[in-house]
Amino acid sequence: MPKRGYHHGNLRQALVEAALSLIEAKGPTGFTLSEAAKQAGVTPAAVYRHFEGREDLIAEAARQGYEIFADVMQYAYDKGQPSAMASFEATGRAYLAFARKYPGHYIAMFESGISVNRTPELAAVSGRARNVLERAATELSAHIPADKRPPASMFSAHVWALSHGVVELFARNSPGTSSPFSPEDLLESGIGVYLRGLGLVPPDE
Amino acid sequence: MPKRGYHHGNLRQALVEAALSLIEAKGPTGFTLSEAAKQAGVTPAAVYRHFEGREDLIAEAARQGYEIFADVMQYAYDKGQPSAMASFEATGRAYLAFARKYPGHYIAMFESGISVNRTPELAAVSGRARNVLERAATELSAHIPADKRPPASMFSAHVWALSHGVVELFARNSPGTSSPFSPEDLLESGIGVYLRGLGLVPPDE
DNA sequence: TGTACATCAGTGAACGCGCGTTCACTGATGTAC
DNA sequence: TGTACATCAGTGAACGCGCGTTCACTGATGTAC
Repeated sequence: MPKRGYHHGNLRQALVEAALSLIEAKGPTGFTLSEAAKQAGVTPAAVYRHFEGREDLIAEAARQGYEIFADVMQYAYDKGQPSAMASFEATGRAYLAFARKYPGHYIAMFESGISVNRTPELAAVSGRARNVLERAATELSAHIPADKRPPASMFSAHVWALSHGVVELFARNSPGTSSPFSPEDLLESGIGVYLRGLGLVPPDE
Repeated sequence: MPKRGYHHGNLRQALVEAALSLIEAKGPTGFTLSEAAKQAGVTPAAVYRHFEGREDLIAEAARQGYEIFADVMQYAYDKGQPSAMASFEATGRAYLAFARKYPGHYIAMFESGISVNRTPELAAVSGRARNVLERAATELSAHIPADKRPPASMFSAHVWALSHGVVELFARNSPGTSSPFSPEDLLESGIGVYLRGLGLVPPDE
């Protein structure tokens, strides 16, 4: 998409994409408004036609990330239905798949320091993503005898934490943290053991 | 400890501590050499008597963190002995306790972007910490029938990922990520379910 | 105990840099007639 | 189809700022005799 003439045509989105690739390459710290503008073939001042400033641009990148994230989670959930277990496992896998496929978005969402409560819109879409996982956990918890059932929000938190930890420690070219296992295997096996611990998978499968 | 006269007395360590408190307060991004110097009551230039530069100062903060971390993990491990299970659980708890007690160190170690391979010394001490967890996992794995035993390095990775995820998502004043459960409860219960899944805890305990 | 001197740990001024942001402007586009 | 004009999306120069880093310096400390 060559920039033609004075007007860019789709600068707003081009800036978001430049921001994403910079964030992916250099971390949220390394991202600068000026560089994003440059990468989009435009003067830094032009950014202010479309965003309030640096933070606002990052927030928009994060928002788009949450949007994709929620869709991906929802899709995984639907695909697993009507099995609660299949839906649950699929959403876990989807979490990692998202982090790997959209690293720039992931960083903007979880590591850039922008708050999800920055705008109502951002809060809404992040809530939508979280709800998918919680719904899957709730349905799954119905299969556990009520007396030994942990709250659904608790094991949704467990899976979320495990997924996030795997992403941060093993799916990023982390500082010296290598492992003989792929992040996918780690998460898959980790969730497997966990579900067995909940009594949802026969112990000798 | 009032600064007296021209000479500071213990500037090197004072700078490390200033760096830690700044990193804790503002994230690794927010940390600046100049501010650390100011907080230690000294000119920015004075820093260069003790460190090669900004990065070097952060690295030293991280190094001290790893040192404490390794000690804490080792202590927890020892306290759990001779029970492999007790040692394993204790190291998991120690991980979270460390993250909460030394947030500045934790951030310098895991979120500042400095590589553990920056210096041999840093690599060594981080390896020491990791080894404690792996040893605990290895011993524990001896209690699992060999045919259904996952590699020890795998479940040490699981616990590490879970711990890290809990810290990042729930133990920090994270962006909108609140939970009705304390990080301690989340980690404790998560590890509990996990160990049950490994067949190391009776299913109806 | 007193003096001379080397060493050390700080100062403070200066640097070049890239940043985010502002401003008055101008070139391109689209619409009315 | 052609012209006038409003609107819009960009430019480019400028700003103030704080940063990390360097340098020649100086005040304090410690040691030798």
